[in-house]
Amino acid sequence: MSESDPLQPSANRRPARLKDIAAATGVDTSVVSRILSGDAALSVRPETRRRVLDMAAHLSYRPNRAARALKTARTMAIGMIVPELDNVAYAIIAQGADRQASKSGYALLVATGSVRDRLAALEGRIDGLLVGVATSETLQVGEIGGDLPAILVNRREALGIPSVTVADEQGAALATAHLISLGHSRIGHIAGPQNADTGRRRMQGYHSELNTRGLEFIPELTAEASYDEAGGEMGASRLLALRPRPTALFVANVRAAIGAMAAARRHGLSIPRDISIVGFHDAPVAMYLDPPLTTVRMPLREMGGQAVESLLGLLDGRDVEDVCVTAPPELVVRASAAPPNA
Amino acid sequence: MSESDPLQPSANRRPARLKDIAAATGVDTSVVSRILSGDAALSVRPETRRRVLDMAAHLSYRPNRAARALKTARTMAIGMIVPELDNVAYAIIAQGADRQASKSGYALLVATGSVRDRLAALEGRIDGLLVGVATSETLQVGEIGGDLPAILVNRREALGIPSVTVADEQGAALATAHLISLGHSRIGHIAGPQNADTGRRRMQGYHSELNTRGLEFIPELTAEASYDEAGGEMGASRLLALRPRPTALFVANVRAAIGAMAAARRHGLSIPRDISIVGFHDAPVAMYLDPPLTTVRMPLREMGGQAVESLLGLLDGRDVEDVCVTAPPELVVRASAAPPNA
DNA sequence: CTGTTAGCGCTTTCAA
DNA sequence: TTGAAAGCGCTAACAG
Repeated sequence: MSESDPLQPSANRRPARLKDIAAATGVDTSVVSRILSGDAALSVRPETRRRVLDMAAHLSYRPNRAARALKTARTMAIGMIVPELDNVAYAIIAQGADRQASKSGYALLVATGSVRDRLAALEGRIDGLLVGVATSETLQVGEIGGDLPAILVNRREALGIPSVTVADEQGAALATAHLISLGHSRIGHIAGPQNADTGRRRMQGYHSELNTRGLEFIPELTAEASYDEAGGEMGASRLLALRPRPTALFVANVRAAIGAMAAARRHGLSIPRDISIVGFHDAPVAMYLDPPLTTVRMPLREMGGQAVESLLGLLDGRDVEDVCVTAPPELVVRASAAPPNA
Repeated sequence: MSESDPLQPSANRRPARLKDIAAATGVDTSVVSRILSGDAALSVRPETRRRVLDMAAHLSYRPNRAARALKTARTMAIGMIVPELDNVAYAIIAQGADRQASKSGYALLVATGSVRDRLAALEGRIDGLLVGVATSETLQVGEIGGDLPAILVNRREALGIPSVTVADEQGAALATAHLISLGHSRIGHIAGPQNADTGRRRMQGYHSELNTRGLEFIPELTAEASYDEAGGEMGASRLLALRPRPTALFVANVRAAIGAMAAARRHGLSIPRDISIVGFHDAPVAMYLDPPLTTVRMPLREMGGQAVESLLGLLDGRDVEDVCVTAPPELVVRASAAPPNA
């Protein structure tokens, strides 16, 4: 009477262990283990294998993750730290990462906040880390993850940590080129934080495209801003107060672009008649703005997938290089940019 | 020469174990364990404690989570499944949950997607689950988490799983009352999916406020829509085609409200002159829309915190009731709602 | 005040 | 083709 029938699975009994399957089938736990984990090098009578498999299913056996992790020193999970949850860009990156991780049998655990804070919570639960914070708290190599293998996502820093990025310069150049083709020559740039790699690279792309097309880069036409509506609003307010006023604005982020549009309205400017605006990254909301926002779409999902691949490389002890996802940025033309009115 | 000095911590050596501290201090592992985990019932010479603590710090000891989890059968982590990452509401709920979890020494692990999919990844890594999917795939009690204690967040279902919600009816009533006070009597409602608890409860609040104020509930003035821009756009298009046209719209979600605003514009209607719009939930973007969107702010952070509290109650074996967070909804008046023009 | 001991559930070498 | 045995790092009951 000490135990109820161990062959009957039941909602509220302790989960089945390897040992239970062994007992129920008369096969040793070590063999059961090898059968269930699909050990190819194992030769076992087909009938034995069947019996074990059936019993495992019948008892709805789930391997105990803690025990396995203790034994193998692997958690089969990877962590990802992003600055904020409600950000389309990171949501898409995470999607790509998640899919790639699943493919390799890894779980992706997402956490928000600063690396320093979140690391404590994640430590010991993951085998490696994707660091997706774009604006840099200054990160020291050691500080980043103890000895946790890590990949920088969407940013590059001289930390000895491999990075995976997209072609921000190229994307920014594309946006700028669009504006130039439309006939604009006085084009402002609401840049992202310049302590962030992404902010710098987008600025760079803007700058070099201007030069390529024979236009002068004018620092005054440039405003550094945070990647949110408030930042875009402030940045645009400054640039729109300039005389002569820029006829177009390339904004380094969708949220900031929304802020910039608000600023334009407050200045009594009509978009795109008086001022053209192009955003960076695409988001569903862009299509529903007034006017719908022209943006450039970056291969973010691919970046997430590549980041996981790089990390798994690191875990396998391979050397991993910085990689820049090659899928080309794509201009999504909507209605917020038009030729300047002469 | 088999090992380098175990007293020197070094970047790339295997992490220190309890055993190492024991060896280095001449104190038994069991005592070290009790000292480091702050066992109150332990009496130990202050000097011994110091020595152990110092050595632990010196070797930068981090307890092995897998071993601890195996031993204690506790992971000290809780999971949260949300339908999508880029959603302010869930971002805020998660923030509240995270904070409360940390307070109790738990880590919060966030995953996106369907419960069924994500559960496999989370299983064995968490002690309990916060289920924050608002639109219901039909969920069976057993299906939800094996025997994992779970709390439903932001939705109520007859599943035998305790829920934590906010006063959606009250919030919806507040929005509706605002419109009525402004003088509107023909008020449409773009509702959320009616297979989702939140959608139903907001509809309910709209309905009953209408009745309370002596206004008739007219089903035709109601459109069911998904919680995104496209849904809001379509719902609003339908309602705005009605004759006589509603003079105001209460939209069950910010994203849908943005879509509704776009629809109004496409119909050549000016907001709020021709049509007033009130959204549900607040988001930074609301302030930067044209016109800035009036919304009702719900106590989402509190809901997240309460959800964790309820879950921890479950983990402690306590009985847990459904709870509705009492902090009152708050009307955030901006410019998208005004008196109807007679 | 401190140490001994057993064992959590699993994987893996080695032997039969 | 299968089994025995050891041990991952930790905690907790019990003994001294």
